[in-house]
Order: sequence, then structure tokens, then C-alpha cells
Amino acid sequence: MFVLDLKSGVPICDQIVNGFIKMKALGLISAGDQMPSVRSLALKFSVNPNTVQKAYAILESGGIIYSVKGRGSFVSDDESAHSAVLDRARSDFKAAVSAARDLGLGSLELNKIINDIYKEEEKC
Amino acid sequence: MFVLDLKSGVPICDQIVNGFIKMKALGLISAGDQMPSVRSLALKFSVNPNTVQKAYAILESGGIIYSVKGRGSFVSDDESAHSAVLDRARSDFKAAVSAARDLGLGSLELNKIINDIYKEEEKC
Amino acid sequence: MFVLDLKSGVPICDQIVNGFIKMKALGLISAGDQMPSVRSLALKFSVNPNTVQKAYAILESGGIIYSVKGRGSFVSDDESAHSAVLDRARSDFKAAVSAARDLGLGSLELNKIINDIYKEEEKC
Amino acid sequence: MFVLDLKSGVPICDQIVNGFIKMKALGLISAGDQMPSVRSLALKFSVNPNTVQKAYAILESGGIIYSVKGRGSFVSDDESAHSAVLDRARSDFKAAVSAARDLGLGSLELNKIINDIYKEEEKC
DNA sequence: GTGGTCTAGACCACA
DNA sequence: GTGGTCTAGACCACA
Repeated sequence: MFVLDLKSGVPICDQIVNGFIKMKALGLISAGDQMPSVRSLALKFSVNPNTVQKAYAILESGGIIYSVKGRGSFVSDDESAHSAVLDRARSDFKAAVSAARDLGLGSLELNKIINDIYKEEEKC
Repeated sequence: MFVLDLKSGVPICDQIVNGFIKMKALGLISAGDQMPSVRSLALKFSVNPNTVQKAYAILESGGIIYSVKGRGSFVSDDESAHSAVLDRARSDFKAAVSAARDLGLGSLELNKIINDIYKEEEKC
Repeated sequence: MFVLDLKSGVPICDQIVNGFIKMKALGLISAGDQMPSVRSLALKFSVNPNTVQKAYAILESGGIIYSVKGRGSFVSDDESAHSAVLDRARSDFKAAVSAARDLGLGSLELNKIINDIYKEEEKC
Repeated sequence: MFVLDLKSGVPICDQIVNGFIKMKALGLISAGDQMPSVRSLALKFSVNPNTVQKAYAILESGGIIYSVKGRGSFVSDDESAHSAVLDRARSDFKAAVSAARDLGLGSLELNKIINDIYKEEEKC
């Protein structure tokens, strides 16, 4: 399970959305798996249920999960929805690379920044 | 001159700041050049003059431009400003890498995207 | 037999009710036929027995089926039930028309859609 | 402007979403037009600003409108987004027609229901 | 002024 | 128990 960083400035809601997208990308959750209930996740993260609800609504509108009243929320088997998310992530990243290039940063330095950030992750 | 994208979600103020930084990086404006007046730029972009004013203040605090009372704002020749710009670019890029990582993109793929974009530049 | 679509957002209970009504309309079940037991259907559909029970109660209150203590539920031969089914169908259809109208679809287009679908039937 | 029916059972939020979609379909609002502010619409409809906010978020996620912090919300010029909404409406309506047909309703009766509902509108 | 996020808490339908 | 909607009200960034 992922962790929230309340001080990061990134909306809690988005952190939850991204957390589950990453979990699916990593294979930690798969199509058909039941999501934790809105209330239980809110308790676990010590946030308001409405915030979790909003995150789940975003995931559902993106086709990543679906909800059944009275039963719970489940990971969708719509792979195109998940790949659409990754496509957008790639395109956002490309824009960031172009912006960095335009300001004069070299490819070697960008590669180094990436490796530093990913190495940092390994430590955790 | 650069264009504003109101739909992008990026604050107008930031877009103006980044636009001038990029113009300087690309050599479209140089040390000593006079900046457009706050009023004229606000009219041109159809935005609130306060927003342009704020962007100029940020550029000035970063040493990119300087203002002379009664005459206007000018592009600075302060070389230390250049490194500040690069720092800002690096920090923006780091944020983009973290965002991509959070969505499950691997470092290898990011490195590949960078190399593709920089190779494309060589062709030009 | 019909299938349930958990992702559709339509309450499971309603889907079961509609499924049997449709089966009767299509002649797949007839007056006197025994209904599957609540438990067996719940197992088959992997839903809560209470949900099937509720669906059967709705079907019974509509005169579509009747239950005999200790023996099970059976398809009714009550003709008045048929008109109740049609009433329900009409009211569902009216809701669909209102929804389409609210989104700006015109009556001419709706009439055309109907005619297209019914012409398609003639071919079969 | 459209009106809300608080007794209808249809979520207020959806009524607002559909209201604007219909207004766009009818040409009452066009690409680039500024939407009423969240607060002013909440006041006008006597509903909570959060409810309007949610409706606007749904419209934005569907590409119907876009928001600019500090400036307001505007009708998008993404026509494909609007036609996607209409496409879904058509497909929902087709499903309703098929369901009605399967239960034995004739095309003449369905056409009559449509005309009755649309005539009712004319009176208003 | 504008939109965006979040908490707190109520109430509903559905299983 | 589950998710969904809504109100009330606070606080934030941005223009």
C-alpha cells in the first residue's frame, strides 16, 4: 500500500488516485480485485471519507475502477483505460523534457536527475 | 512571442514568467532589451494587469529583468540570474520525474523519452 | 438465462426482476414453470440471497410469480400481471425519453431511432 | 436558463450537468462563453456551492467546459466532447428502445409516448 | 472577486 | 455493511 504525504502540497485526493494507478501498474492490484471500502480507507489514512470518495469517483470516471452500490468498488478490467492514463503521463513527461531542453538543460543532466530520483526510491 | 494557454491549468502568471525565461534562453531577447510595458502586455494577452505585474515582480526578484522608475523594465545582464533559471528548470523537471514515477513509469522508459527528444533536435 | 452486469450501475435486484420479465415476454418461461430457488440463483449469480429474495418479492407483488410454502416459486398465469409489466415498461421508456430530451435530442431523431430498431427486427 | 426539480429524485448535480449540456445543444451557450460563477449559480438555485462545484467538475472532466483559477469557467470549444455526450445519450436511448421492444411494446406506441412528452414541453 | 480542496456530519438506496 | 449525494463552512491559490 502507498503512503500519503500531507505536507507535499499535492491534493490528498490526487495522491490516492495516483497511488492506485501505480499499484495497478506494479501489479499489486488486478482486474476484479475489490478496492478497500471508502470508509475503511478514510480511517486508515485519517482523512475525510469525502476525500476518498472523490478519489474513487475520479478513478471510476477514468474507467480504472467501477462501483456497485451496497457491494463495494472493484478494479476494472478495462485495460485501455489504464493505458490511457499512462499515455497521458508519458505526454506530460515529454512536455517537461521539451521545456527543460528549451531552457538549456542537457540530456545527460536530465538522465542523471532521473537516476538520482529512482535510486532514492530503492532505499525506501 | 509566446502564447498563453488558459485551458492548460497552469497559472497565467507562471506562463508569463516561463515565457520570458524561455525567450531569453532561446536568444529572442537579450540583456538590455526593453520589456513590453505591463499595460500593453496585459492588453495583448487580455489578462489582468495585476497578473502581468506579478509575473514581472517574479522575474525581477529572480534577476532576469530589472525596472527603472519612469522608464520601464529591461532584460538584465546578470549572469547569476542564468543559473537561477537553470535551478528552477531543474526543480520543475524533478517534479515531472516524480509525477511520472508515481504513475508507474520506469526510469528506463523516461531515459528513452529524453534521448528520443534530444536526438530529434540534432536533426533540426 | 440472462446475465447480470455489475458494472452497469443498475441495481442487481432490478436486473433480476427485469431479467425474468423479459424471459417471460420472450416465452423462455411460461405459466406454471418453477422458478429457480432463491439460494441456487444467489449461488449462480454470486450475489447476496437477500437480493434475490427481494427480486422475487417484487415479482410476486407484481403478480408475475407466486410462491408456495415448502415448494418454491412458480410463474403465474395471471393475465393482469402482463399489463402490469407493460405499464412498467412504458414508465421505464418514458424516463428514457425524458433523459434523452434533457440532453437535447429532438423528437424526430428519437422517432427515427425507434423505427430503425424495429425495422431491423423485421429482417430477422 | 434551466430549472431544477428538487423532488424529481434526479441528483441536483446531474440536473445541472444536463442543463448546461442541453443549453449548449440548443445554442443558448457557445464555445468561449463564460459560465456563471460557482457561487452565483449556487445562490440562484439555492443549493450548496459544493454541489455546483461538483457539476462543473463533471462538465470539465468531460471536456464540456474548462476552468481558470481566479477568472472563472468557460464553455470549451472541444466539439468532440459535446458530441461524445450526445453519442452516449443516443446509445442509452437505443438500449431503452430495445428493452421496450423485448417486453412487447410496439413502435407506434413508443412513437406516441415520445410525441406526448415533447408536446408537454411545448406548453411550458 | 474566481475556482479548488478538505473536514464534519447527515441521509439515502442498495446488499 | 456498501457507495452516493448533499449541506455547512473553512481555507487556499490565483486574478
